[in-house]
Amino acid sequence: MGRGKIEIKRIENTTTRQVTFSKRRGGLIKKTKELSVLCDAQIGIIIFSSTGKMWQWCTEALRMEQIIERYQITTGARIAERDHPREEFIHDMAMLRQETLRLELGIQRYLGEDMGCLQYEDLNKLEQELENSVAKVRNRQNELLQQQMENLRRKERILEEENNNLSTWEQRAVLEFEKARMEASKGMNVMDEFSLFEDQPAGSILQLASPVLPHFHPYLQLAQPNINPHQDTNICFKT
Amino acid sequence: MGRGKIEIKRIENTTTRQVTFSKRRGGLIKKTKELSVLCDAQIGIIIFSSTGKMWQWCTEALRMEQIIERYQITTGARIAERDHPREEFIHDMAMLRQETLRLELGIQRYLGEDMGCLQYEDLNKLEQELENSVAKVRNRQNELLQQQMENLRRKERILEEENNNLSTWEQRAVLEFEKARMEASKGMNVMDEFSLFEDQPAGSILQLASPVLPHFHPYLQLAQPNINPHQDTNICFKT
DNA sequence: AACTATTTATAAGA
DNA sequence: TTCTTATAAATAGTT
Repeated sequence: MGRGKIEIKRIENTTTRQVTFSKRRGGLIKKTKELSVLCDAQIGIIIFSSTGKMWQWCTEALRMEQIIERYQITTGARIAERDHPREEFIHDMAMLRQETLRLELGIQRYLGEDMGCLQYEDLNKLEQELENSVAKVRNRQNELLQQQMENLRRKERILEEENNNLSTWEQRAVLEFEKARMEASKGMNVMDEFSLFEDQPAGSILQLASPVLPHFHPYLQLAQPNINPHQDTNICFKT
Repeated sequence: MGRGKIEIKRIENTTTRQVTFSKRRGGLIKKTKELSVLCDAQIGIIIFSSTGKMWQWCTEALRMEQIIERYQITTGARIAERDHPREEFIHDMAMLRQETLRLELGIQRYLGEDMGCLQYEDLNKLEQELENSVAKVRNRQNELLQQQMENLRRKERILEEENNNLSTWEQRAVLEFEKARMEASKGMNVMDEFSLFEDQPAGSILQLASPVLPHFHPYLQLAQPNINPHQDTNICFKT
């Protein structure tokens, strides 16, 4: 249809081919629309030019995906999945299920269930394995107990040291206090006692001198910053 | 294009609509082919009639699936999967993997491995479980042993019975033999001895009279067809 | 892109 | 459905 009849074969002239593509593509899509409207048909058309550009059209109110889906349902065809083919999925799934079953049976065995199919020799082997495990668990229990004892000993030693330090300081404080009292008894003002503990606040001194000093006294934190030097290691006390 | 111009809107007359659908469908596919050939384009077209019938055409040497695949790649669209959506697959997979991991850890536990993260109480519980399992396994072992002993006792009893029967027969045979000898000593021909054991072959009689008769004698099979009456029950001897 | 001579598609009728 | 045919529509080649 045109100035001359043309043979239906690839147009060799690139320009002519491109022009014809443009014209006929428009005509084709127009005719597609017309058929869809006139006859109430659902149509999808996808066109790739030789340069890879895509055009598409499909019946209004429908997405191309729906047309394709319907096509799949009708033909039973399956569109290849790009990133992870369905078959691979199914295979992996089956393997995993098998593995899960195997593991479940293994656990059953270690729980002493479902032994009906085991021979006497199998039972002996299983018993051996279980005894082995029990031994390992007991070893670990011992390890833990030893560790705890070690920790307790450490703690004890630290507390002892703290006590010693504290005693020294206490003795020193008492000595200073006695000395101050002696000075005071020589006729000095009572308020001058405090000058002996230069940068310490008054209340602290009174507490320090009190007869019922607890071991974890606030001052300890000044004298011994690290109460528990192991708190950042992998040895930990059970809580 | 035709005898008269028509408006592009749904044709209400059913017959006319069907005829038009048939004609234009042919024309559309013809034009699709032409465009594909003339301009070296890849085209796929899918047509569903209002009655649900499907027609399709796509560029030679290509399957519709390839066109659709290319469409998906170009648009990034994903065609809904009918029977088992991809997301569900991925979810199931993750669940299975988790389960597998859980089971593997469980087995490790029962093998006394990787106990680093267990508390002392956990270890006690684990020990208890393992002891339990060992007990069950030992129970089963005992069961098997008892069954075996039971089987052996049964066998023994059967053999005893067989022996008794055999002895009775043996005694009878010996008696007959003595009787025959007595008759013979009264002056009868030696060959006539055999007439006493009417249908028995000669060799057998000599064997029967021999002093080192084995327990499993061929005659047993005649007298006692069932050596082991339990061979078809579910109690079986270990092999 | 527009023009237009021609081919092609097809509406209506058979 | 298919054939026919008058006519609408599409388009090849030209400008």
